[in-house]
Amino acid sequence: MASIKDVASAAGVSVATVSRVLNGHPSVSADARTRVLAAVERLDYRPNAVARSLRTDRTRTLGLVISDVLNPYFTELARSVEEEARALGYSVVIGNADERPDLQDHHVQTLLDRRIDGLLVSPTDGGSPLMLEAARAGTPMVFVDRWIPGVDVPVVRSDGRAAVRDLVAHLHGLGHRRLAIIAGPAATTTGRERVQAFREALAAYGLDLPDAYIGQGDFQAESGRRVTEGFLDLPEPPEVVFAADNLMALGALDALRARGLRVPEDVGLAAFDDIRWFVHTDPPITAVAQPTADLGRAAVRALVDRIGGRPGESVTLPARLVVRRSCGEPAPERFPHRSPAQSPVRRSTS
Amino acid sequence: MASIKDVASAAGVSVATVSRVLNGHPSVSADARTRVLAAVERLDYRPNAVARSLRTDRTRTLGLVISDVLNPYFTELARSVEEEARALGYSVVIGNADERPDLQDHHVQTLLDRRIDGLLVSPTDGGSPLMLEAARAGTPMVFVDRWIPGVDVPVVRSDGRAAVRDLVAHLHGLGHRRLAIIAGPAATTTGRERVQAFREALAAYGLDLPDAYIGQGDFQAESGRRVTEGFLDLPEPPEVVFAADNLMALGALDALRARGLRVPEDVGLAAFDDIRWFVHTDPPITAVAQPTADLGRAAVRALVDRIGGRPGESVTLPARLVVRRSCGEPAPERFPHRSPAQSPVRRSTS
DNA sequence: CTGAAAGCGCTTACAG
DNA sequence: CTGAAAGCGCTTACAG
Repeated sequence: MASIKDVASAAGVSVATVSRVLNGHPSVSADARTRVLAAVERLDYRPNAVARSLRTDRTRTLGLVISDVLNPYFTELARSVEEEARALGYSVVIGNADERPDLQDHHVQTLLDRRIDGLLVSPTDGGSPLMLEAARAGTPMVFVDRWIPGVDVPVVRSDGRAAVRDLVAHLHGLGHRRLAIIAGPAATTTGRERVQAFREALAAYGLDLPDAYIGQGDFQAESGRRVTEGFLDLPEPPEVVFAADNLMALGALDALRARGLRVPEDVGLAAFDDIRWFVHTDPPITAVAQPTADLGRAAVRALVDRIGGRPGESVTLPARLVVRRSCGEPAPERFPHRSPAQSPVRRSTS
Repeated sequence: MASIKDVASAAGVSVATVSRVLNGHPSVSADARTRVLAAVERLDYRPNAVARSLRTDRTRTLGLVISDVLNPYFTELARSVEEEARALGYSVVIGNADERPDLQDHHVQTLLDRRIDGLLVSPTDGGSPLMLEAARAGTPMVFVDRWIPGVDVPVVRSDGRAAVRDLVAHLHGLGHRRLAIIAGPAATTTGRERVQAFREALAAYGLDLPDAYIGQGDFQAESGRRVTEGFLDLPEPPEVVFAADNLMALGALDALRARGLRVPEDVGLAAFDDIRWFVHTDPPITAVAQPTADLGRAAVRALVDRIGGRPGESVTLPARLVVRRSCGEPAPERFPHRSPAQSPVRRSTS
């Protein structure tokens, strides 16, 4: 692979001049510039980013450590992060913690070793010594979605309290009184906050959230299944189960289906985090939707600000309730625009 | 941040000795080793991976360029790739091409500039000059899922022909004769192969695949919606639509729902690629499942072989048909294990 | 077993 | 405008 030396000798200039034209430095003669560019072209030269990073102490790379790539919420977050970062001239390397603090630390360490310019993290836990130390040492950092209290780092997240209040109002209006929640890990802010928002909303209706109606999940599907089974085994099972993320809702659905129960006739279900498939599940699932892509973009902007020495703005965006059919909502008219007779396709008997 | 020099002076040895203990080089005295390790500990020293890479010409990083992170199939692939790579001592950095050749090239270029040790790619197209040149230049490379014919690179993929044959047999057995496909881009191998497999399977039953029943999609949801609408507008719409990936199946579902049609009563639907939500859609979707995680692992092993100068094995794993309810399959008994009277939860009227 | 030195491929003051 | 030189933080023959 051609190096800057090869280009220099091919163009008959010094490596300094090559470097200057490559970096758009103004003081280069037009003649030198053309010769260098021609040599670059001819040799198919590409600057070695590793060498450049060593010299400039900047990698133009952002690290993103998320709790679980398989969670569509985080996938979408990652996508918007990469998009915004690219627009600002950065690459992003993703570390998937799989909700495991040890894996999270592994990725943070690897990223730090590779000298990424800044770190975006959605912590799986309350903060390992490594992460705390990185923040203290001044690594440009911002938390997305989840955060660690007491650490002086901008936080970009969504506030689901109003949406959860709307959800509870909605459920109450439907006549439901026994409402349970599948919680996320207490070590995460979102794990705690969603329970608390739920509890406060219930209180506003004079409803209690007994311990038996708080199932401890870990944001993964299997825990949703397990917790739901526990609820169903209760002498007085809940009328509606609220899963604190979409994967636990999936697990809940698995459990319900395994027992041959119907949603919402036997048990209602709602989820935090909305995903495209919720429109087509049986039944369509009522959910709290976060402005995921906006969060990703805002997080990158905050991080790039920090990298540039600016303060970096914390952002909180509201989530909103999306009402569908999984909580016993009245059925919509099936054919709002045309009568069945006009149905465009008839099934032929072939 | 402490450098190797700091450690050396703190330990009273040369940087060479520090480097040796850090790299497990045998000829270091026990005494020097302990002093170095103590200094490393005390200074919280971590070797700069950028400098190390420049010197050793290895980054211990693999690039993975996938066509679409939002596609759960690729998300799962990416996860298994990262897992296997980590087990072998590599990091992976993911580039999401979003099914766009230009973005794909952007990522390949960035990855190459960063001197990744090897490249895993699922090409969005027939091969850009950049990718072809990289392969020719000897960059360790392997194709996963999709590949570029005529390029001498190992291919790790799954063969869906038998499963598609099973699918067609299944549909035929159910009495369906007018079968249509939402195809992927003709520039991709999977885009072409799935159509061809479908056509061959139909031929085995004396069935034709007319052009009107081949809709050109791009593996993204929106195209599935558009193509499905086209099918429905046909004088003789198909009885079953087979979507060549799960996102186009999602789009098809959107289109069907928007017209108020029922699946499978009005139109049947099947998909290539199985995802967890298909169990819970309305109706559960009959799909062709790939051994996704196995593919990811095999691809990493092949790539690491290439990096190590070994040949790197091409692998083809069979896909399999998962029959559910979206094609007019007879309904299963609802409560196979218990009678409705024993149903564990009754809905209280509160 | 150990250290001085070269060198990986760049960028950037410095001098001219 | 241009080049020689230093230096980023490592690793690794080479000599002892």
